[in-house]
Amino acid sequence: MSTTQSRREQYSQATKAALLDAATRRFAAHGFAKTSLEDVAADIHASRGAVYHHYPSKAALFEAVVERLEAETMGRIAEQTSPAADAWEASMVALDVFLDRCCDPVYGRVVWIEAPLALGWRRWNDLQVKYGHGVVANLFEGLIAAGRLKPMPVEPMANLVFHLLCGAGQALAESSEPERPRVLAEYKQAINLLLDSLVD
Amino acid sequence: MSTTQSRREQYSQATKAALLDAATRRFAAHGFAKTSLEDVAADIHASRGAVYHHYPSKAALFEAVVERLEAETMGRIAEQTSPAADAWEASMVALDVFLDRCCDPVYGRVVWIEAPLALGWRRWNDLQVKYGHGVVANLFEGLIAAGRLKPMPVEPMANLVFHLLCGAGQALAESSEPERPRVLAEYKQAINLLLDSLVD
DNA sequence: AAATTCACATACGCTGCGTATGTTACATAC
DNA sequence: GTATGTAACATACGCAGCGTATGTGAATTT
Repeated sequence: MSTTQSRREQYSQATKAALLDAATRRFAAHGFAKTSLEDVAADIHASRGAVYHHYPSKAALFEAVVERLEAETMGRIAEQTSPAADAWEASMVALDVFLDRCCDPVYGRVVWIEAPLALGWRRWNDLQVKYGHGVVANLFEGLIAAGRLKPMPVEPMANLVFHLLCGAGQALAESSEPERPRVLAEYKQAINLLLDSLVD
Repeated sequence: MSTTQSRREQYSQATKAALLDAATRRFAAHGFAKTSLEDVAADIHASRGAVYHHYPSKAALFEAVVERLEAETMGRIAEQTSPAADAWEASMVALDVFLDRCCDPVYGRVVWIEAPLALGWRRWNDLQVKYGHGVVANLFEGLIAAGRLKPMPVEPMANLVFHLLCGAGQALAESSEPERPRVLAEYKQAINLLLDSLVD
């Protein structure tokens, strides 16, 4: 580590980071299609050439944005669930963190609405397997191993629950501020009702 | 009805229909983004001008394609469920028809993969409320009224189940041809497991 | 201090959408 | 049956935006 960075390297990394920030804001605010690299570059007082120097394509830049957002979500889940050793507790905490995160307009818009368009379904699915879907599947396997859930085919069930959570997250994000607590309570009740049948 | 059509009107409608067919094939085969109106027009031995005469935009043409596919799905559900008067039976049949329909590569690809991307989330959601989500909510209300389900907040539950079905639909649409029957079976099992907890 | 590298900027070509403007077959009016 | 209108297209154009090819000057190396 600490490879003494030359002045140029520092500048380069700074503009790359600024580029990522600007792209995140643009993509979240206007979506992938209606965001031009020209505008992103302009936000940084740079040119499109700078963008293409750091990222091979518009899609690649977008993917970098998604990866960072997902990584932060994973981080939050990790730091919140580490104290709770119990598998069921951890799952519930992870659920809460996830729903909370989906309420963030940047994360919700970029990852759940724009990402499939920008990356194509295949690539998007790969990312979801890596992050969201993968987490759900792991939790399920943990719960089954701990004997808390009935044995079941994990793959499709995790996918179903995953999409179910997406629906809840979207509904939360779209609900108005004052009634959000009520909506959250309703959805938690509904989710618990649905998941009840899985408990052994 | 039977407003005697002039020769010109017949031709016009014929080309419009042909346009819709060609667009359906192209969108299903190559997706929205990678389908150019030039190609669609060429399939019909017409020009892009013809497309823009009948449809105001590429998105509008795509939406027409989606509407027709959705309408056919609704029709199939309607004709299959009419004999079965029982609410629960009807719901199960509707579920089967829906999942089966999602296995159709054209319907699956266009409606569940391309539509959200092409139309944007807002417009796509409107369509789903009109077709998918609305149907689910109606079925739920019928089931609760018939005393087959526990009382529950219909709105969030219907939304969750709808998204759950979206997940199944996407998974089916994306699965490879040979393994599709297995995937279908797995998802049916998983869905039944999840819905079990709702039965009174 | 000469050479080289690298982080960008500039310039260009291309695709593809939307629009503006013909053009021709057909319908209607007289 | 001829003139006039109109609807269904075709043709031509402008323009945005991506990707690429080619500078350019400052930082680093030799």
